[in-house]
Amino acid sequence: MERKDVSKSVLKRLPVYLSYLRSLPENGTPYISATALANALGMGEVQVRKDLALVSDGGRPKIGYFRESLIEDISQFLGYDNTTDAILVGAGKLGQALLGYGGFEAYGLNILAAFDVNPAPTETQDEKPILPMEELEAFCRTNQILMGIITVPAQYAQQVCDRLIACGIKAIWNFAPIHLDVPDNILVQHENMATSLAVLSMHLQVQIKDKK
Amino acid sequence: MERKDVSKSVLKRLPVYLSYLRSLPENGTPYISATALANALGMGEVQVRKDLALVSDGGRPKIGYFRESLIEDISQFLGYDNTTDAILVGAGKLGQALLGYGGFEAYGLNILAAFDVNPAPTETQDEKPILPMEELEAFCRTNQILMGIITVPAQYAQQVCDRLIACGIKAIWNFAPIHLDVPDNILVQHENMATSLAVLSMHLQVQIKDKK
DNA sequence: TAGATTGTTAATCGATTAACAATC
DNA sequence: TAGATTGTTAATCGATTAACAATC
Repeated sequence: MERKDVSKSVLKRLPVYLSYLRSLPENGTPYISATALANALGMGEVQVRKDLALVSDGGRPKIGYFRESLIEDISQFLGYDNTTDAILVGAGKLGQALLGYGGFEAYGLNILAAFDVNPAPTETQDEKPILPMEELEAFCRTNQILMGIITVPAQYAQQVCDRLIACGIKAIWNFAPIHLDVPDNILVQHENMATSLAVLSMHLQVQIKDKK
Repeated sequence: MERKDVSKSVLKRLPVYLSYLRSLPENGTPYISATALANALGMGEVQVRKDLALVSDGGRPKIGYFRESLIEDISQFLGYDNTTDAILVGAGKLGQALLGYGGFEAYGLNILAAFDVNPAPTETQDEKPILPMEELEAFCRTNQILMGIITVPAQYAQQVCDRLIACGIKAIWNFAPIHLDVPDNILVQHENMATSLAVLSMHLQVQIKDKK
């Protein structure tokens, strides 16, 4: 299938479809229609259909999409097929939570190691190592790391960010609650909890106001 | 200032302004213009100006906004002034990270306690308690909790969600990587890491392709 | 006064939705 | 064939950007 440019809005919906498709039972019906997908996720069916048409051409009238092919098409489109190696800086609770979470592999992300000013002695062999900050540069260069995850406190985030860029990293996943200044060719994806909180908080305000 | 309805896009940008404004040094200039804010955050200045105009009327030509008033106006608009009590279900690493993170108070969120099938014995008094699941209902009712945070594995998320709604919870912050079905009057804010990963992954794909 | 900045009104842009033809 | 579903083309909607008047 020919590769098309998609908008950010579409890009953000694709993983939602993907995770739902993956959650469907193996022994269920092998086909799924855009309509069924839309209903299950509470979305507009036209929107879903249009999104799917962008990444797959396996849709057949009256039948829908073959589930496995659709999963494969979306995965491939999102680049989840060739896994990305990443490193994480800041092995606090959040950092360790991300490091220990096994679910990222399904999304093509493989966190190789964490770095921290207080490295932990490697306990068992199958756990991912928490290395001292001094080894950051060498590790990134050796493993040609392109993605860095920042889970340090806000006040250290910018300097860690600068250091990652100096190591050749091109994409940064930022969990620190602070804006990072970066050159144009570097992408920062800010995991902005404050944003989510604002939406939730506003909903509750309206709820409470309505009650009065 | 009269309360206006704002779009979700605006709502998501407001906390970004707020956190930047808060990060400015106390002893710096007490005024800040929409232009300065836009430049610092790499955003369009017209957009910032329009957003600010929605939540504050303290802007003065040639001078800009008085920083402290602006912080107050945004905070008030977002409802951060009257703190929301929340509980968290699932005290794994991620759950504990959120529970232990002190930064949410600044956003009007106060996590009172966590619940887990394996509750921890309360160690020190100043730490937030991790209680057994059985106490969930009573706790929510007693404290009139309106917000719940879900950090359990995906396969338990829906049942936890249903239980929270039965407890009278109106807003759910979902960290489990799965879609939750809820009634219309309940808001689910899905902290979708997969979405962020998709954006990052796509950026890297383009980077790599450009190099070839 | 001149210049910087605000806030508003109009124009553009992009994304979503609706309508419909094509297909199995 | 009839009906369900796809995919495309056109219309609507909303958000962003541009232009400009108002103000200190």
